[in-house]
Amino acid sequence: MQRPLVTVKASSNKQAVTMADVAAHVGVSKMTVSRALSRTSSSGRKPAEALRQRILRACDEMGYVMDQTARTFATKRSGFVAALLPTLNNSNFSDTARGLTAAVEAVGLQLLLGYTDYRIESEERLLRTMLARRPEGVVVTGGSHTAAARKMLLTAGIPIVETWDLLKKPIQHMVGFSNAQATAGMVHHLYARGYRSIGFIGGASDHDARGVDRRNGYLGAVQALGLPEGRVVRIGEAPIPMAQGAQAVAMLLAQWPDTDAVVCVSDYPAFGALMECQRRGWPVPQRLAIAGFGDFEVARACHPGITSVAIDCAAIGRSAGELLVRAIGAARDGVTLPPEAIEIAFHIEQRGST
Amino acid sequence: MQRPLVTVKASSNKQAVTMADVAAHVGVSKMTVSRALSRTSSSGRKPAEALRQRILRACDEMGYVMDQTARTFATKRSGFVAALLPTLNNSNFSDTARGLTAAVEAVGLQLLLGYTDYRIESEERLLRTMLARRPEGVVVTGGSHTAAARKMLLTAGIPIVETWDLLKKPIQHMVGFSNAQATAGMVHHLYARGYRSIGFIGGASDHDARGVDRRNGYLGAVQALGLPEGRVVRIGEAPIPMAQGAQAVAMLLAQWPDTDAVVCVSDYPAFGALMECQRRGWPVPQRLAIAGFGDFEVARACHPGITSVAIDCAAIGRSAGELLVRAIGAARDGVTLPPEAIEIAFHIEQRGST
DNA sequence: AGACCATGTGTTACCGGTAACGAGTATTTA
DNA sequence: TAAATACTCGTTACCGGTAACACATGGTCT
Repeated sequence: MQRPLVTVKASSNKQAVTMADVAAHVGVSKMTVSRALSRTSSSGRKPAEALRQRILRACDEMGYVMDQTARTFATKRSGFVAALLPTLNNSNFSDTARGLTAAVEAVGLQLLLGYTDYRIESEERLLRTMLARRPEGVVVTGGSHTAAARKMLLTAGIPIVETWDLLKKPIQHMVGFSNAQATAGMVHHLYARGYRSIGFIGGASDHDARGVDRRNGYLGAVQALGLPEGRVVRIGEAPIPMAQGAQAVAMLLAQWPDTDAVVCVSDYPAFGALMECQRRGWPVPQRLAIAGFGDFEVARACHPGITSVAIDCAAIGRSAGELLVRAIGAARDGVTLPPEAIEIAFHIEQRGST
Repeated sequence: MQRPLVTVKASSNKQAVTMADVAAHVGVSKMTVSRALSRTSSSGRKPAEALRQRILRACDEMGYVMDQTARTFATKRSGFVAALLPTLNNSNFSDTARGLTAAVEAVGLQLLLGYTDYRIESEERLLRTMLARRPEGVVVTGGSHTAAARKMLLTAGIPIVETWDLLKKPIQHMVGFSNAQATAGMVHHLYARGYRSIGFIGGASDHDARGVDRRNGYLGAVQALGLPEGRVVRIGEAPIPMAQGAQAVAMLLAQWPDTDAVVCVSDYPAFGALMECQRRGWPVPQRLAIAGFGDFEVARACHPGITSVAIDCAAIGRSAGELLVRAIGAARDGVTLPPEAIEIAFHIEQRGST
């Protein structure tokens, strides 16, 4: 028998095996199969253990996987939460995603990840498509949203958590830390170690709200300490690549040659700056001290290590996830939890670069 | 009237306004509203323009938003594809994700991302939950799956693309390159530059199939060239951290002091090795040449730069996405496309470390 | 012993859309 | 002029699960 290369399936969209098939195979009703599979059967008890095992075995044999779509439709519970992060390629945010995943999977929820590329317009677009799928909760990064996005979040009628920041006017819940305060802390740390002419390397645009907060934290601390002001190099777009950190440090020292330390908006440009110093034969930290933000792997691994602000990113995810889970659980019981604000600790990891 | 802080909503799960409500309000049938709203109504034409405008206006006035869940359920089209990657925190895979996103969003599909932590058991678990939501296509990384996962993929009845590898027996479609061949190419490159005692640093376990392929590529090339064999350091689990690259290079040179070059399974341990050499005062590449894999940002930015295998990861995502889109389009017409295999180019990026 | 309860299972009626078919007009064709 | 065609719109029957209730046991309490 010859097989055509391109097969036309007459009845293509027919699902292989459905719950009714399993029920018929075992000799029980659909409802019993449903109860055997659902973790919290609100209508009736679970089937007897022996029968339940038979049903589970049959599902396995027949390769049955429940149609989540139908379940969602019937229960009005999608069983997933949406999480919007600026980027995936960043250990900080991926650690947060990891923490989130762990927290929500513990109660059988699924995480739907999206990345915004640090753009609130992308966030709005993503949010719209996500909300159409009726998530039971949403985690967003930061408190900077478009007007439309803010309205969607406010009227979605589901729990919302804003992360990676502490906001004056959060939409609902909030889990994070003050980027400004953390960066100011780094400036004070450098001051305590004797540095007196401290520059800053950050992004050229203001799309990255956290980057802006960090710059403001730097500016405030420099002013408060009475140090020379204005030593800010603005270059590139978030996420600022290592190579631009190298460029920036050259620009910084060309314009203000007496600068003795620099705070970078993240460890990536800090690493680029460190490498540039090595290429030019400037000893770090003797000629220039370099500090970063985020405590990325490269900051630990490089030589000398880069002093950095270390955040418990997984804890942000975990706390946000657990908070969301509580709120969703309450919502299922028809209760709305009062807004909560959780502060996540950070510390300065002192290394050879300062 | 006083509002309690914790509100109990009596009838919480009642959707505000449904399509039937809109239909009744306008004085037409549900079907007419459905047709007025659907882009491509396959059953019947669109309503007359005047009526259509009335319906759209009514939707707007009544604040109606269509329940995507119900639509998915009725049409058997979820409108999304699932992509399973080993990890998110890796610019290679996130570039692939980016390419995938671009390709599928171009036709209105959404990407559902999941990460397996390099474990096929996690892949199976993820696949199960993903398939339950009835994606219209699946992209997985590599061809190494559990038996159960393979069965699910084979019987899912939707287009499947395996990426990041070229397999002898793909499940369906395939977009990638030969990790073994690429690594062998690196060994030959080092040989051409005069290195004769070449070691390899890779993972201790065999969970990471691509890592194993790369090691095999190294072994084959060393044997083919008649170079000293057995110089393999196996350490850590994928993704192998930078710090373990540092440990590994020390072990390598302790055991085989005459080693003049090392190929690393990825740029991360390669960078760790480079830093360790700098700490110990071993000049690179004079004392030891170091080669990596993946052409990560750090390999470009560090000093000296690390010679690496550069892959067009975004092209993998883009090609896989476009292939999937074609296959999904065909599937909607009841046609199954014949399996396709797309090879993605790679090249060796020569830098100062070799 | 009869009432009462806890437990295990079946029955029915949906959830909110869409596919398929059909019926009623207006317009074109032979 | 009658028939064929195009265009609109309505009717019916689901999609695959679950909630709510009904029913059938067996055991416990008064």
